[in-house]
Amino acid sequence: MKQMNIKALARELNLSVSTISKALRDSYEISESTKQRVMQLAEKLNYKPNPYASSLRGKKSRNIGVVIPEVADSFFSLAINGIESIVKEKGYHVLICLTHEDFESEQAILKEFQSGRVDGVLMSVSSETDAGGHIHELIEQDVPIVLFDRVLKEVPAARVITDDMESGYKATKHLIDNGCRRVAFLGLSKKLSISNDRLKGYEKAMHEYGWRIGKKDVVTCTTDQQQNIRAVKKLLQQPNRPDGIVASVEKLAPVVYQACNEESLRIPQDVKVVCFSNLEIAAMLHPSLTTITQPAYEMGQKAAAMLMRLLDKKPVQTADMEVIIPSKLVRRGSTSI
Amino acid sequence: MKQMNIKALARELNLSVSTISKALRDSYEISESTKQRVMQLAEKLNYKPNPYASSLRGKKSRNIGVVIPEVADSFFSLAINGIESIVKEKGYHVLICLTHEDFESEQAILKEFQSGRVDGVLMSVSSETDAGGHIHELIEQDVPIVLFDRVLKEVPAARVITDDMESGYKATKHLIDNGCRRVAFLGLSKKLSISNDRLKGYEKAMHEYGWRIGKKDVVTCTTDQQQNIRAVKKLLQQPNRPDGIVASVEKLAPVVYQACNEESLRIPQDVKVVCFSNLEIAAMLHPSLTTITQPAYEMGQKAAAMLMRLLDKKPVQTADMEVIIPSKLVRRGSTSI
DNA sequence: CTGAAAGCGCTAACAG
DNA sequence: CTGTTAGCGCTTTCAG
Repeated sequence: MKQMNIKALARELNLSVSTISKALRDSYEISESTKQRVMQLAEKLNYKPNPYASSLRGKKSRNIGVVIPEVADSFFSLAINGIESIVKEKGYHVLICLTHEDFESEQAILKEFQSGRVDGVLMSVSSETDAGGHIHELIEQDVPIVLFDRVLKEVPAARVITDDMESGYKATKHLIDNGCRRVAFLGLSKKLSISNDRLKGYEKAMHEYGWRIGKKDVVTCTTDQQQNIRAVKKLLQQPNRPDGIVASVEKLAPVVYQACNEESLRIPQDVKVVCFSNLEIAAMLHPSLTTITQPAYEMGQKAAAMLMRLLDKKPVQTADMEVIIPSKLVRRGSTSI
Repeated sequence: MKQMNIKALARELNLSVSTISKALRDSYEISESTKQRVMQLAEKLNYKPNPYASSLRGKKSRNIGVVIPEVADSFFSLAINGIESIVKEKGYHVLICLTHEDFESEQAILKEFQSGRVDGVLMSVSSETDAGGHIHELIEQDVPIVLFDRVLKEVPAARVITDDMESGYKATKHLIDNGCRRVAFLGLSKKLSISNDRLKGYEKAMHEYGWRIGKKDVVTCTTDQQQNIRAVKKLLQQPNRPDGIVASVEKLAPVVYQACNEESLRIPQDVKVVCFSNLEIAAMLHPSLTTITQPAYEMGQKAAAMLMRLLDKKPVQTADMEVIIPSKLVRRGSTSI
């Protein structure tokens, strides 16, 4: 069955295509009676406007691109829900593109987006991203972009982040307050804003309390989970091993638990752990996991709302270019005996 | 900066638009030398073909729609990864649409997809879906669709599923083999294929071993987690309460743990638990959770591959219309003392 | 090997 | 209030 189109409707009703078009868009130029007739026939014949024709004509696609490293991660999946809740209202569709933490892929995706395929972009950069040329290029093509969570400091794009430094500080302080004296930090990449900021908070807390940070106590993890387990085990095999761990991304929770297990170290008796995570199930871990829980859904919503505003060409105050939504420390079993 | 287009390239090189078009698509009609010139200039001027113009002209969008109830669920997020790994190769984009387990939304989305916005659809139906009219309509508009995981039995569409009945049977048998005599089953909806099939397997195992199923031992859960916790608590408050639970979807894992906790019942001593889940972190639960783990990634891949074949108009054998990939029982602490 | 021209379905200026 | 017409950017005959 062929797609019904405006021309066919016009023929059927002995009207011109423009009349149909206007009637469908509820234009004031068209009489109520014809609007009725048109709407009814459209309904009856199951007419669906071709979005590509509209896009071509109107230079807007009603698609927004969401570029993230990964979906199988509770932060990102919750953020997607937040994004979707906002853009759906405005009649936009969500095109999800995964970088798998690969900078080349990220560049390729943004390049593709220069084609006009999307009207705007929401992005959380990959752990390999340390330059913003591709973002600049996109902006130059007048495709608005809002970064969220993982941002690039030097790119002057709108952004929604959480208080990463403060959270790293809170996590570390919480461990120290609970008796830890040698706390280790697990980051994801030296290039990553969130990793670095959380690290800064960690360093601040350690210094503030006068604890020194061992050379090997800041571990940079990779995307290879087995390798990460080995790295954490090695960390814990040191003669004067850490008695506290701040894991800066969700992926590392199983890694730390596994490593402690294999090293026969008990959580929290031997090692206390705080992990950045949004997993609902963190409370049911063995032991339950103390987390820094990010406002994932809200961040997605806020970022999407900012993008919608940009798309409406409403002037956005410079002051509104950066939004910070705080994370929460949720105390659980992994940090208290 | 304005979008570069074919016309501009043509003007620049003193060629016609059709020559440019052909050169860009590497047509045999064009000389090597002009191809070179065209390619080079296109590269230099950062030319990106407008996908909507191509779509309008060629009647294909290179988008595929993925319709699922939820992203914040490890099964679906892994399936998305699988889907993406396949369609990306073929130059397709993934448009993700969330139904939030709502049938009306699902219908609206498929309706929208009749517009030609996508070339094909991959879908896992909502828990409220019990009729396939919307799917039929889509097929009638020549939009191929492949269902995965949650399918509708009576719809004659291609499908990729796991061995749900067998898995329900395995899970239940495992509990019985570990000493349970009164096993309860938590389903998600009476309308849902996977829930029903898993339930059938459960019933089969119970009957096979001669255990009767109490009236209240099959619980239908909802999307409201608090309500689910209350329901499970009620289940466990019965005088002759179940000593085993099969939870048929991942969402229910925290519910069961929470309910047992609030009822002061120990897992696995008082109640043994098997849950359908793909969470990596299941192994670190307290206690570690025995799961039926579905081949989520593979199912996504297979479903996408089937859709690609449908889009290529390659004849698909009726025998290939249904693919079943088995799930695995992973024994852990929640079912053994 | 290259070009002219038609048209995909829709919108919007302009005319009546 | 309704119709005519000219594109949006691209592909594809069909002619040279």
